[in-house]
Amino acid sequence: MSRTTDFESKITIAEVARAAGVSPMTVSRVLNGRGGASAETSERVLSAANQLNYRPNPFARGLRSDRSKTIGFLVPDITNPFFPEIIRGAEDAANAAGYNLLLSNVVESSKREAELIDAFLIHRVDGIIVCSPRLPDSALHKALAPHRAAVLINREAPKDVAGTIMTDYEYGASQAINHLVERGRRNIAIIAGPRNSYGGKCRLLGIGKTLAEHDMKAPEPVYCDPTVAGGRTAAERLLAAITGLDALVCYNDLNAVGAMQACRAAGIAVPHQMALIGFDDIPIAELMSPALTTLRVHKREMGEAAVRLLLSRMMTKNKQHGVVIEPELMVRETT
Amino acid sequence: MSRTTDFESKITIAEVARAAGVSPMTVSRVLNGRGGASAETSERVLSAANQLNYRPNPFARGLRSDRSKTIGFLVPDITNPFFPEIIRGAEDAANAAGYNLLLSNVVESSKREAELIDAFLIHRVDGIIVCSPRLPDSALHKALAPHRAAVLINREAPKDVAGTIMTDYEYGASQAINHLVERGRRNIAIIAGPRNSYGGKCRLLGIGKTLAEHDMKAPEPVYCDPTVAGGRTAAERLLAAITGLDALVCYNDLNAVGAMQACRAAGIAVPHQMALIGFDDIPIAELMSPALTTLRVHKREMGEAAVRLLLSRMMTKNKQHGVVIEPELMVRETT
DNA sequence: ATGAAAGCGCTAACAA
DNA sequence: TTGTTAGCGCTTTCAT
Repeated sequence: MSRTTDFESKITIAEVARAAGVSPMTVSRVLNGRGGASAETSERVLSAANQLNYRPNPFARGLRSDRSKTIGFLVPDITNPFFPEIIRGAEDAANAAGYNLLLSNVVESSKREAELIDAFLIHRVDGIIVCSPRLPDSALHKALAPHRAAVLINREAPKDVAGTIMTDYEYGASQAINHLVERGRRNIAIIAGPRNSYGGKCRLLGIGKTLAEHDMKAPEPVYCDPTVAGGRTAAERLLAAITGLDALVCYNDLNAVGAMQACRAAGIAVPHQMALIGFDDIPIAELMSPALTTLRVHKREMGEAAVRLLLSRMMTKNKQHGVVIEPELMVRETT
Repeated sequence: MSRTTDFESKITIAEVARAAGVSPMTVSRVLNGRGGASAETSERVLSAANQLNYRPNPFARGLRSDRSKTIGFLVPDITNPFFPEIIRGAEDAANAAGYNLLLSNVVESSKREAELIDAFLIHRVDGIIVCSPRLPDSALHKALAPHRAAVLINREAPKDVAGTIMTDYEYGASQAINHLVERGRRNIAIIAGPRNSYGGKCRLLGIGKTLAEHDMKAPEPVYCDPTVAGGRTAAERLLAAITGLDALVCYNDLNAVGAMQACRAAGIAVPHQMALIGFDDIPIAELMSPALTTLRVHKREMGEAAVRLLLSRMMTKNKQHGVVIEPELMVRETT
């Protein structure tokens, strides 16, 4: 193995300078494209740097610039198939701009969410993106404040606290209801996901309004975890409590999968006796059978948009606020 | 908002020292628990640091220690549900040890894989974990060499190049075959996944041996992408080419889902006319219907083990090599 | 038990 | 066009 690829050989700018027969400053200038170096010198420097396999030390650079070229990315749970696509989009956009993603999962509690946002500070991330935060407003704003820049995905915030990438849940929910009513469903119940979800509240708002437009009203929403198990339990409860139900609007696709299991267990045919509609369009929605009708959220695009917005907020004083992305109704077999 | 939580107030060790009425050196000693400071002094320092909300600057620290407290984690594609669980396990173990994960997806080509391993160098990660690498041995070893420590998941490597966390694919494949034969399947075909997958070769080995033990032989394996679409195409080809097929062993669950789609489209009943067996036990395996028989890989544990092994290799000269984890046959409805 | 000096690698500011 | 100086925040080394 060649010496130059060995880890031990930590080449510094001084050694490149010596090899090229110039001062460290000249090397720095050439390598950073600052100009002000003769073509001939530049070439010597470049080839020396190349030969020695020089890599600028990010600590030294960071110490001067206080920039880590790193973005903190916080998701509730990467195991939920909704998030990987967002991360992929974010990563692509970040890499394209020379940034890397530092990833954390919240998992347990909203208290942990605050801790993790705080922990990013220690790593001196240049900015953070938080996906579907559960923290109450005041705590969230306080946690965000020390960061140089922040973007929230699927949660509103004042313009000076964070940029926002929003799915238009209210519109999506309204589409869902209209679709079900068109299909002749009259007795619609709501599996509402976590009680403290901002997106959940938006959905409920859209559902309420649209139902009212059709002179219908919904029974009390049933709250639950945004998981398969949560959806199953919620559906079981609804099935037991309400007779004549013919449609279930679910907080997300995972909940819808759970609801489907509950229907199957109860001998209720989908979509014949019960229509099911989800939210997100995670991969399983298309693969299950019957395939799930759902509101597709453009996850990849949201991740990309989040990074772009963050970078723009990092660079300039005058802060762009946000982007709203419309969900798209994917009619499949459960309705 | 209190001044001390403001980003602009970058508290340095010098300011803590001033507040506590001691020298910066004493602060450093106290904060790092190096001892050699009177209890009374320690207390003054601690409370000053606390009051000012002091955070050590990781760049300055890194510049001296050349440690970033960061682990590079490379996966082929986070969108593949096999990987998020591994990442979760790794993250838990890393956080517990005060490390964070820098995440990258390879996606395109194995050339890109080398680039990304290299890119981690720029961020001065303390070590890297690479999941299911596709690079050929020599290129992989060369890319790994400059790193201080490396662990491979599901790929062998010499002890001094990288630690390894292996799934015993050969054993798993052998279990799959035995299970199918027990169930009376005689005409078994193989959907083999990507041609250059190390784990794929192991599976083929186990399949070949076990089939031989039963005096059976398999038709040529069909290679394909490790995706739903890949599995569907491969299954279509097999269904068209071979008559009397009664079982399909798939490289992974995604392939098995594709195979299931192909069977359904061809009007072949699973498991009645065709048994299906997958590998990995991703969430959809249990949720689909009929639920997929598969070999569960203990993903969370693998992620944790990878980080622990990496940390141990970072700390000590004498390098631990690896861990082998047995897959577990989950018999469900497709066999 | 505490402090002063030096230096990690890089670059902004100034000088030649 | 090129080089010199100084300093980012911290910790190691060597005093006191």
